[in-house]
Amino acid sequence: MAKNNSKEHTRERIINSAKKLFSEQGYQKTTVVDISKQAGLSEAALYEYFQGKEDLLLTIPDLWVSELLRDLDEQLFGIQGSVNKLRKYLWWYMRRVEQAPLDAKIVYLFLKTNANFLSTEVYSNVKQLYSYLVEIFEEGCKTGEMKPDLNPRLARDIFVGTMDHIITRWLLKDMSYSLFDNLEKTFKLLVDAFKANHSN
Amino acid sequence: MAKNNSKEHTRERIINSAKKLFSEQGYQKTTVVDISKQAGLSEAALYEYFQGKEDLLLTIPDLWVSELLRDLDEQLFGIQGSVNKLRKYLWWYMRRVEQAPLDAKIVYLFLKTNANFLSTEVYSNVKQLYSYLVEIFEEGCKTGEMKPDLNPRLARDIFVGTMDHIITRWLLKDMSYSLFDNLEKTFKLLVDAFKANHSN
DNA sequence: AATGATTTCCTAATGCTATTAGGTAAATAA
DNA sequence: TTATTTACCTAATAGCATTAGGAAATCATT
Repeated sequence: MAKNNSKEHTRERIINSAKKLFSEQGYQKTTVVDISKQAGLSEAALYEYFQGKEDLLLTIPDLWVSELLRDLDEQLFGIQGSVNKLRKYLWWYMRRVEQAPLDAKIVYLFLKTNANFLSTEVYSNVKQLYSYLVEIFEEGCKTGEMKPDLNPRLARDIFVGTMDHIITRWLLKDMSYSLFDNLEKTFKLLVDAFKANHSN
Repeated sequence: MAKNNSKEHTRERIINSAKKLFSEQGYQKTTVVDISKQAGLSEAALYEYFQGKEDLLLTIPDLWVSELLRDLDEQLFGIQGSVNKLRKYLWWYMRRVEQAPLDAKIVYLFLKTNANFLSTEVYSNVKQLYSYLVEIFEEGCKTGEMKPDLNPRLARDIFVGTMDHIITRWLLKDMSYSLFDNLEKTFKLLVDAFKANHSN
């Protein structure tokens, strides 16, 4: 058996097993035995690493979302103009979802139903992820690229709602097509809702 | 004990108990004993009326959504113009959610996580509910009220996504404010995405 | 290298919960 | 009255999350 990183390694093995099983069979139908078998452990050993099944469910997206949050700054760095930032945000987020569909499935399908969701670290990170959008819209108002009276929070609701809807359907349909189908067209429609109307 | 309607009455009592408990405590944390106690029955008796806990979960929104579908025709009857229809659709739906928050909570928070959701009656009814929107957008294109090249399905995604997002947040926040706050403003933004641009 | 402490893991309970078996007593039908 | 069905009950059964208690490996210190 490995020495130093053994503990970290086992923890990761458990997380990956749980991620796989949760997203394949759902949270309820996955048993702790399933997870520990998949990870090559006994059930009891798993409890050395996690408080229980629910803790495991909450830990998985926590890692993913906080990684997203760290990355976002980098991605938007140096992009000029609020519409360009908005486009980059959308494409970046969709790409990340496409790259980590198991994490996304857990966040989108299983987490919201959890009674403790609102008091989760994940929730506050997701909120932060979305608050970037509010900033982008505020900037757009100021620079005149977007409607001067645009309410940034309502704009965010529309943007996030549309993204979430597209992603949720994709996940429910077992990721059987590309998330990027029609994305450009949808983005253009959305921008029409936000952009300054130069005709009036 | 009552005679004729006794069976129907008991069934309703079970449904109402389950609805209340599911939406208060969540699906997982509600036990069959809880439900049957609340309904004034033994656990075993409940199984005379429903195949089990999951069947109960699926039955509740089935009733609600099929009622919605029946009502929708009536509500849109006689309304002139696609934007007016769209407005009526939004206000009608929000009102129905406000009036039946327990049903809405089950549909929005607990149903999607269920592995069988896609093969449910509810799912096909929800799809029908949304397909009305596609028709409205198609009409809008034809009459020139909306962009002639508007893709009705993408427009629907934006519209439904925004509605769902607003509703989901409202449910998660325990319905502590009005669903109609800022609804008019949001609607106006959305319409800007769909409407024909008379300046170009 | 030996001893003691700690880590990592195991087998075997425990207790909760969904579901079923099997039966009773009232209601209904003949 | 007697047979049948209905509506319900108590008491299993079985599956699963979690815990108890302990063994073996690893590490720290002398």
